[in-house]
Amino acid sequence: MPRSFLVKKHLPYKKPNYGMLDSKEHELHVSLPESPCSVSSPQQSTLFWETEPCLMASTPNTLTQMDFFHTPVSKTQPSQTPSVPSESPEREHTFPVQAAFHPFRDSHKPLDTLRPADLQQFHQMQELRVAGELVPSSPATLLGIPGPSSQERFECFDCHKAYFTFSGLAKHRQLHCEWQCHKFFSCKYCDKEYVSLGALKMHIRTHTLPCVCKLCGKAFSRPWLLQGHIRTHTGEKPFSCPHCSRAFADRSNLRAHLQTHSDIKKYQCRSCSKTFSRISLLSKHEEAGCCPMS
DNA sequence: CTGGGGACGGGGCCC
DNA sequence: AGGGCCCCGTCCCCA
Repeated sequence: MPRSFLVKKHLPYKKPNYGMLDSKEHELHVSLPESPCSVSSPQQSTLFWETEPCLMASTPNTLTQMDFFHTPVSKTQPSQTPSVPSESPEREHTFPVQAAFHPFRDSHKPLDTLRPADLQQFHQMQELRVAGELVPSSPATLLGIPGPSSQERFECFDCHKAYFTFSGLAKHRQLHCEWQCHKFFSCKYCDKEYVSLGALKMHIRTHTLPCVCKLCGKAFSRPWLLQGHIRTHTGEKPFSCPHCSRAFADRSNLRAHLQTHSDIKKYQCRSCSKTFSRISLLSKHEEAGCCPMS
């Protein structure tokens, strides 16, 4: 399926894992100290309860959806087990994930020793940040530089709540704000949700299929899809290849065909460097086993 | 297994 | 707001 920009994605890293809230086992493996974190900014004096899930080297199998790649680190005692943040302004500073694109810097667990699932979550978090879901509130914070005061904070771009740590913000995004700050339009025929009514209406057409072919009765969601389908009956091929005499009924298919004339193939296997004209061919190639590590 | 064509889906953009 | 079109993409099939 094509990537849908307006569909609210139910990605695992954005989905609250409510079961974890009640899990005592989780508490055994993951440090979840709870302490009131006072945001000392003049503009933001709200008191937030903040939790800091930590990845513990001694519990390699405990990373869950609730755990972010974030480890409270004492700069003077980097090898020490992460400790409960104090309530004082001199509490341990933490390094946001994006600081050096190496979430386990200064932690006990080298990146290359991670399980694939853990590594995947790291990349997901990176994607989240690149997508603008997580917004550090200042350049200093972006660089991971602990500020001179506790005013350095991470701010939710939706509700502007500020958190002292990256993980605090990330949890806020996971558990609360995602569903409170947006109004989603839900499809009554399926469980898809859209960020705009127009997008939802467009999607509903894929259920109602109002455009019906008079020749074969096949139904389509939009008129131009029907037009393209009718060409399969008429044989009309309005899209011609400038390099050869071949013509196509569909512009996308012409575009794919043009790749066959290109000496440069866009998609390259990371393992064997073989190139492919389509990403689907590369995917097939990788799934066939050329890139066991990918 | 690979390469390519056919058919089609869905969001964005423009009018 | 809605239609038309574009772009990007997937799935299936076949040589």
